[in-house]
Amino acid sequence: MQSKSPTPLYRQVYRLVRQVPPGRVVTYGQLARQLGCTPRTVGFAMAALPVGHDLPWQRVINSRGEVSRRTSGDGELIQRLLLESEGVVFDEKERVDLAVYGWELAEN
DNA sequence: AGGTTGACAAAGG
DNA sequence: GCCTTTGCCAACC
Repeated sequence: MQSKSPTPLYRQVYRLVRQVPPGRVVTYGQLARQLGCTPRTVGFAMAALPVGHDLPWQRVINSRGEVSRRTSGDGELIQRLLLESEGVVFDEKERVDLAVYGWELAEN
């Protein structure tokens, strides 16, 4: 039990993302709701991802079922390739069907 | 201690 | 169904 060192919020976000199996995706809103904070905070946690992480950040998308666009870099293109590599199919609008690939987070 | 930034979501037109 | 505006909270300087 973390006596007085509260686990940073983004640390909990990473744990939730790690529980997402390949071929499935989750939205920022879902993570935010599980963490009890706003989606903004979740997005911020992803933006603070350190280099050399083994976290499947590509499985985290927005509520529209589309990959988010970062302020810099071509990560959006890489993310789509990674998801397709896991079996996720994108439509002509570059969007994913959350009703099919949407993964439900565990309570814990 | 305060201000700025940031990978969003929901509602309205 | 698409586009625009508002609100949101936490980390970093």
